[in-house]
Amino acid sequence: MARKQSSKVDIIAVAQAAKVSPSTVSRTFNHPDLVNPATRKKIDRAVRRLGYIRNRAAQAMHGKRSGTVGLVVPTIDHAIFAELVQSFSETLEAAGFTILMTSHGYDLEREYAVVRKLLEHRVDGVALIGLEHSEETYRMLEQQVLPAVAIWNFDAGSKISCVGAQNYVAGQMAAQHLVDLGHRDIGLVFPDMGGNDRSADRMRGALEVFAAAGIDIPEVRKWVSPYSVAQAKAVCAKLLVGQNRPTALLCGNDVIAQGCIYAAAQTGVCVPSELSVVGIGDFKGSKEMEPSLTTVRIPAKTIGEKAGGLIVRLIAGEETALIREEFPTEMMVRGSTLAR
Amino acid sequence: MARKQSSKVDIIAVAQAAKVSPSTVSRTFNHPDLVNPATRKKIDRAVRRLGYIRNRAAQAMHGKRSGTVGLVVPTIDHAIFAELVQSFSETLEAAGFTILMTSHGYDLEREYAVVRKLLEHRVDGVALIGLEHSEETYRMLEQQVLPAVAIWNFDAGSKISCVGAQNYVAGQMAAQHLVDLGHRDIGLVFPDMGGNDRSADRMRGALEVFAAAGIDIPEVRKWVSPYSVAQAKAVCAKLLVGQNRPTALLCGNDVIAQGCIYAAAQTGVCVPSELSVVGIGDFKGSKEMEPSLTTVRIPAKTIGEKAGGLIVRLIAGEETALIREEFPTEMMVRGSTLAR
DNA sequence: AATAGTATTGCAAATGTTTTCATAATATTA
DNA sequence: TAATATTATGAAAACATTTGCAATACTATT
Repeated sequence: MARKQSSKVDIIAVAQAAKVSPSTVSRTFNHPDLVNPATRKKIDRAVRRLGYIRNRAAQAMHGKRSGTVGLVVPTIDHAIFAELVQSFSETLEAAGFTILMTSHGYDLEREYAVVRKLLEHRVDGVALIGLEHSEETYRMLEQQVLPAVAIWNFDAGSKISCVGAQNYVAGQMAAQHLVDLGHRDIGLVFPDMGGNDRSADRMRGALEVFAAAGIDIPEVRKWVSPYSVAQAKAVCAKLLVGQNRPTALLCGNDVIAQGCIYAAAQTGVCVPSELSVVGIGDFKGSKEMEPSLTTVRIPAKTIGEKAGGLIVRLIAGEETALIREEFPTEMMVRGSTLAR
Repeated sequence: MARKQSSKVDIIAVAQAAKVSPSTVSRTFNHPDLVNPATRKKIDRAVRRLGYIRNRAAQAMHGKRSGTVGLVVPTIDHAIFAELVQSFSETLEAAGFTILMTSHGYDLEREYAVVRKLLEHRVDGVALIGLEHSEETYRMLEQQVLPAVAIWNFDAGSKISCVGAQNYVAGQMAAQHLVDLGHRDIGLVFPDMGGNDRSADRMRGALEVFAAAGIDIPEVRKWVSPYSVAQAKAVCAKLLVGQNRPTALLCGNDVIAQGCIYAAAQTGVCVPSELSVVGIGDFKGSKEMEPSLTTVRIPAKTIGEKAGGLIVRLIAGEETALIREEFPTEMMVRGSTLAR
């Protein structure tokens, strides 16, 4: 049994082997209650014997769902989206979907191309990170009337459904925390903003709070670092040498904050007594590091789950309007910050 | 232009709009050189005006490639496979493929189910992590004569193509390093081995080296920790209290090692002077932490790239035999270990 | 100007499945 | 026991494409 049978094990072969019509075989898969248990058993045996595997491509041609959901992320590389992606895909897999995942490396042109490719594959829905996408991408999504949800950011004026947190508020919280602790000479270490509305929003929130508190952040206190512990550490190491250094650092995300803390350790600057560091994100491991990282929690796991649930409902047609779900951020005060 | 046109923008609609036959439209996409440039332009315009997007599902029915490659990972959650997955998918996306990604949470039963689902989607090839898979999974792959490659592990006797490193050797290297430094009282912190041949191989390699050096690792020195900084830290914190603690820790991977180092910092045990810690993997950030982590490098990025390249060649039929590519591991001696 | 060759295009069959409708077989009811 | 309802099955059309073949139009050659 189960001989190597590369070619031509289609529904017709199964039908012949079981001595029934292809229709009946199809029904056994899609509406088992409509077929006689005895027949079903015959068919099951044939399926097993021939090693038949249904062809979703052919099914998808009948207006049936393809059973796939597209997920577009900037990068898979680092911790930032790992938790989110994991819980999102778990939710969808539990609902019987498979994920078509693509990345675009923060390039909105490439994003358009990959979304287009997902549509070619007739995904039943698509999830994107963030709300900053090209006009073309939005237009295409709208034109195809495809369930689409933006994950990670919440924006009351979003063009498509979104589930996430307000990065703007996260930025405010982090800044407020530092202000409350009495810091006035503060350095900012953020990733490049191109194609990345999350960072831009965070920075904006932070700057507003500082301005309101009468704190000016001069350009020399603004540093750019990629999403990488290594590079953040290198950038920050430069920033810390010499006498003229800030008393606190507000980092665009936890990865950068981690890099900064390591840079401080390397330079011999003590966190938090000599330098406070606050991150944004509350990634896995941020709590465990030494000193543990003070950061603004963005509930990635919850967001992933809820986004998964929403897209399932959208695909099922249970939800039809534009839905926006907000999840609050939370200040996690831990060991890396101290009153000055 | 580009009005909302949810239904029925198929190749026929385009053909009508461009006043040609569907065949010609199809050819414009698949064999552009066979159609008159003028006609092609007409068709292009129609495609753009209607917002037509090709249906890969329908293409796939004609024995054409589906343009997707399945990737099966135990989990997306943590750093372990992030780098690998990233470079693998970049390579494949560059070759025009889209990745269908699924995870199974180290459950080989679920792995069978997800691989089956990938086959239903008629992926052109499939990549799995590691070489430990159920008989059923192997049988199904063989039966469908589908290009398949196992990533991460190298094994000269593998049933399917593989590209990776020898985890066994990695375990040996880490152990040998500790032996060379003069450690004899060594603790092991490894993840659970179920469905995880990587860890099992590493542990085996390590134990052999210790045995050869006449070092016995009693059961009380063997600890199990999940793949998580938080849990590793908790486990290790218990291990470190009291007088009777080992002089060195060999960890099953860098995430666990990181947890252990944090646990030591928390407990006030100084790494490396009081406790040496060695990891396996050399994940992103391992080098940057303080103290920087001594570990065995497994070249994830290279492995991902090469695996991607191999599967492309396999799909193209350029490669037909079973291919095995080995990438050597390398001992990265850094700050977390010291001679005793 | 006639012929052969080549470049374009359309027709129709094929791909693997689902689904509607019709039919046959069986069970239920009066 | 006949009439009706129910259950189980098959035939054929439909889905959105691709492609082999044939037909047509154009170009180059003599």
